[in-house]
Amino acid sequence: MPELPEVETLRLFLKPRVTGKRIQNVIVRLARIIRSGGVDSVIGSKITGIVRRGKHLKFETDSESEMFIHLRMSGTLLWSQSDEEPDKYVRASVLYENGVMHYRDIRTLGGIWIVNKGDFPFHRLGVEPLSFELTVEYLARMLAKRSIPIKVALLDQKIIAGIGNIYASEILFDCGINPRKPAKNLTEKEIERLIASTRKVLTAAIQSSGTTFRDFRLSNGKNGDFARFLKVYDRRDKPCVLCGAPIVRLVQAKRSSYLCPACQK
DNA sequence: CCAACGTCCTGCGTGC
DNA sequence: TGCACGCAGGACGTTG
Repeated sequence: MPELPEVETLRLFLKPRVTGKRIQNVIVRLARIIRSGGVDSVIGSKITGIVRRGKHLKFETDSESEMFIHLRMSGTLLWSQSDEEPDKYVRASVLYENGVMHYRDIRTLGGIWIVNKGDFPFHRLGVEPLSFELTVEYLARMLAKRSIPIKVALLDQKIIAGIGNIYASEILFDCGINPRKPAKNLTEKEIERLIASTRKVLTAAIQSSGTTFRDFRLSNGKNGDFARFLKVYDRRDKPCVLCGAPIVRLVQAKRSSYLCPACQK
């Protein structure tokens, strides 16, 4: 499930390849994957940059339109320089002068939005976790009066943009906070630790090219390397790397959470 | 304002 | 071996 580190990994791979290149054509293989706008308005335009915001990628162009991609659960972007017909899960293909970018999505929950410049509702998203906007003051204000568990709050993109289910568990393990703790009950010290762990875990994951788990795959067809550094996610009943106690799985907001009950209070 | 739940979607693991 | 079922969960809309 692509989260901030996976999306950033794709951006870093694609940016030098498509910047300055013209979109020659877009082949739409599953119509409903184009969630807004029409591909005609970007065909013929040149990519001027790729920006990531949370889990969104924005492909900026020299025309009046720009293209947003959100991978949701099972999407990825594959870079290809052959004419070979892609597999059946490729829902759209963007043809550049120097290669093809395939949007591949098994479960088709993700999509592509084509909008007029500036029209994408980014204002709904919370702060970038790796920016200076994420401060103790900001997070304390956003968590105040929130009775939801801190794990569920970390998944709320209106608070912090980019954290998904895997990294939420990893971050809380790293700072020793129990995922069940009501968000509003975190002390200032805990919020400080939470922010430090958020930066640490996400940065390390980016440096490992993200986590490959189930569907996710990198643009070059290889796997991200961070899966082997996961300390709690998908490790139910396995020993905690710190104390040896068995890792516990619980369900919060219909999603799996993992924790060490001895290390996370 | 906040919280909880249904919805979308397909592959895969589980149990019989 | 085959089949039915439920799970995986990100974001958004609806309901309370």
